[in-house]
Amino acid sequence: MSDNSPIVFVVDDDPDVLKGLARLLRSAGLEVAAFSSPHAFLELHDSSAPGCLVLDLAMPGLNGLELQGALKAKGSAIPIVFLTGRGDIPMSVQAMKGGALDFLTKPVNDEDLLRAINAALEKDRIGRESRSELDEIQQRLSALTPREREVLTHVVSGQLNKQIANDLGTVEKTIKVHRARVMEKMKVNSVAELVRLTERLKTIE
Amino acid sequence: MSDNSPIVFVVDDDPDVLKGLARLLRSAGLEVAAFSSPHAFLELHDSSAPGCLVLDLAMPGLNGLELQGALKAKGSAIPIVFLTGRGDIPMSVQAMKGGALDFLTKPVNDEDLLRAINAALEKDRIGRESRSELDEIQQRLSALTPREREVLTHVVSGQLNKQIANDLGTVEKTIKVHRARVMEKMKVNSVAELVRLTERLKTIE
DNA sequence: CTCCCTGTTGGCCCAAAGTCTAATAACCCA
DNA sequence: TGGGTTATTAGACTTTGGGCCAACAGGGAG
Repeated sequence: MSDNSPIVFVVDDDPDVLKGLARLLRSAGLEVAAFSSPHAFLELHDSSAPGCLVLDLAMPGLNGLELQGALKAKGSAIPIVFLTGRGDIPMSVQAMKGGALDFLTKPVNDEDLLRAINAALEKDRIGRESRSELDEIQQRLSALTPREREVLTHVVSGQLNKQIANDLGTVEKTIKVHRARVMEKMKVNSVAELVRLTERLKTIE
Repeated sequence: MSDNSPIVFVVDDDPDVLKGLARLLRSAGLEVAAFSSPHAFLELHDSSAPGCLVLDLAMPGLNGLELQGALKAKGSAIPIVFLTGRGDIPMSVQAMKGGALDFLTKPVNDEDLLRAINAALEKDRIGRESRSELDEIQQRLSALTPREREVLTHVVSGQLNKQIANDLGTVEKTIKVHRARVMEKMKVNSVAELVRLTERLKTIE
């Protein structure tokens, strides 16, 4: 699929700043994609590609905070490092509340920026791993029939086959069959593992 | 024990500001405890009391960020709303990274402040509930003997009594006894519930 | 109309887990 | 030294869960 080396996306409307940032990051061994317009980035960005975003706050058309909101609305979880010269405290607070990883002010110390970017890339990697595990679980879950899903919820709540049968208006034998299919489709060998999978899904909702 | 109405702790070295804030919050129906020195608050603060903290940033002796750090080191999870007239962006970012709920600038809009405080109190309530549940689980866990704890970990990993016995160098019958005691002491009726409890503990570590 | 999926049920057998009573041994504390 | 905790094991019995084979009914797709 996509190559797995992360890309640092840089969005800044000042071409000189953009060029300077790109040079700095490339010299630090990072792969960089530079955008001079937030719209250009927003449209081209593939949220499945690993990386992070270095974002100027004040830009024409769509400012940094709006882009942050647009990305979130789009379902992208890319970690954002803000980098700005003209921000104020309320903006920085809004950005951080919105999940930004850091909020740096220009002129920025090179080491601070690189440290923030590396932290963002690490966060992206972790989040990506976690999401792919959750996707895998979701996929297994979607292979269940409606009845099997019902049985699943009763099983992970700790009920006996007998009780489940009673609740669902059927007999124990039937529940056993559904239950076996659930275990098979979810690829687990024990109720313990099954509960762990379902608990994993709850942590994000 | 402690009465359960939350208290808004206000710390500001300016007596006039302190008085004004206290009046505002009291008129909004909140219980207020005012401190003119961060040290005074730090020493008197009981982290088991429900409430939140409204904190000035610039104070002599111990500034807001340092107090935030000291509270965290002390194990207090009280939500903090910063309120300051002389802060800068790096400070606000540090505060937010440190877990502050909000970071407001003076002069502050009364409604903004009250909204932030109410959010902080709500967060405190939620966190308090969650922590007391975790404490309860920890307490049950501490009632287990070392051997029972060993058996517990094997059980929640989905192993059979037979396998556990083999791992621990004993026989299935012994495991059954330990297992029954674990279920009793943890106050659960099924492996599913047991797994849920142990997973709950992992989410915070 | 036939095939596949879904949901259902039965019988048979075995494995695993839970219950109850009872006993033994090591250990620490008073 | 006597008592409590912990860890161990035994026997006997019941309940629950899982595996295998087989069967039937309803509904949707080709």
